[in-house]
Amino acid sequence: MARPRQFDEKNAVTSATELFWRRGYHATSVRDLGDELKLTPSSLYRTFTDKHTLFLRALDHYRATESAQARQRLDAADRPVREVLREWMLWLVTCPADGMSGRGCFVVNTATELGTADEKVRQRTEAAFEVTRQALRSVLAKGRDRGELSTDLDIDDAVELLFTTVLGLRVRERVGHDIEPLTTAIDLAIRVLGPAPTEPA
Amino acid sequence: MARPRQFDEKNAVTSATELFWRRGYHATSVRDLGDELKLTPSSLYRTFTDKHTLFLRALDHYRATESAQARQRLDAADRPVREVLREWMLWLVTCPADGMSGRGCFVVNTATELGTADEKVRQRTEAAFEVTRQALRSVLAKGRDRGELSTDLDIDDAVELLFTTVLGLRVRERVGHDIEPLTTAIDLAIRVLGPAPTEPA
DNA sequence: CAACTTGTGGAGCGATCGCTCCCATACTAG
DNA sequence: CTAGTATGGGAGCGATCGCTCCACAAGTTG
Repeated sequence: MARPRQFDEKNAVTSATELFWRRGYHATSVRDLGDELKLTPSSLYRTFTDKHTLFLRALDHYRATESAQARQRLDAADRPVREVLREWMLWLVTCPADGMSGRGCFVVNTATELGTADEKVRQRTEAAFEVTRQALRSVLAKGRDRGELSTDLDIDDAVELLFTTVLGLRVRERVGHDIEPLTTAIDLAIRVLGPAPTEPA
Repeated sequence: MARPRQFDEKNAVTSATELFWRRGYHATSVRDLGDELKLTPSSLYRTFTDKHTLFLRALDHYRATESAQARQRLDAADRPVREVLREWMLWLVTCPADGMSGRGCFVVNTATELGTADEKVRQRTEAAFEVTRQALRSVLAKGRDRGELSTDLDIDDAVELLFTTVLGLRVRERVGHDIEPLTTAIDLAIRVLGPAPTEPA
């Protein structure tokens, strides 16, 4: 009923996500958003309530697209754990750079900018982090079940290091560090998984 | 000559640093700074030129105090490398929490908030990062010279992982992660240094 | 002391902030 | 068609932004 929208809400959220991602929450003004999304203030506020709510929508959108894609890439691969992990981590610090380098991870940027002050934001960033840890956990478990990892390896411990490394990598991508040293860090991080057990068959 | 200042410039910079550290650049207003430093706008601008210049002063102050202290703690210790590294990394995610947890690292927060957009800021954050890498390098070199590390270990490679891990740890401290998982990550990161070479004497 | 120099306090500048309101517009329902 | 409803466009709200200006205060110098 009544007049239909002249804009696509999903496209708008996508644009908002890119803007917040690049500039952060405080440095992005409602007018910037209006220009980018091609929305007048009235439409923007009618649709998204306010800036903060739109930001939460952007965070959710990021998790549903970028984060979900990352999770998929990690889960789906049916190849040796070490290779999967290596390529996944390389992708994390490369793919965001489809001509779009230096953006880092929206979740990490948000988490450091807003800290723990904003509870709704905190819940979302923490949930995103937990998803990543869980994905790492299941990949390592798969590797162990396949006999690629020593049973001596404590998976939860390894997850903590890999996860922490990923956060560091995201920061380094954000500040424009070259891929080579990042690759070095990745290769070394994977080495903590220890050598592949020799087949006892 | 003429009327002397009623405030201490160093104290003012210290207060400004704490404010910028907690809230970030964009979320800290000049009025916030004025209230905290007990400076009227006129004194603030006469002394520090403008907000951006004061922010650079704050960054420099942080590097000269917090960062320098971190570097010292790493260099000074005359004990086994692994112990030194472990305690240093633990201190990094604990000490900032003298009742002041969740602040993370001012340099990391700044680097992710402002990215590479602000050249003067970028130079400073990058220089701070390089200092940390260099400190790690010299500690590892010392350990190798003492025979605590295998000569097979590529020190530059290890520096990349440890440095990346430190960035990740700083992010996790900022978002309020518990000390236990961080300790786990630290212990595992140190394990990439490999076992101590058995004395060939 | 007077003359000069520098710091302090505060009013207030223009610009921008997040946001609201109103009205013409453009659609659906009857 | 008319009546009803939600949108698009945009002026503009009060608040705050970074910052400036100026009269006055508090010192030093001769």
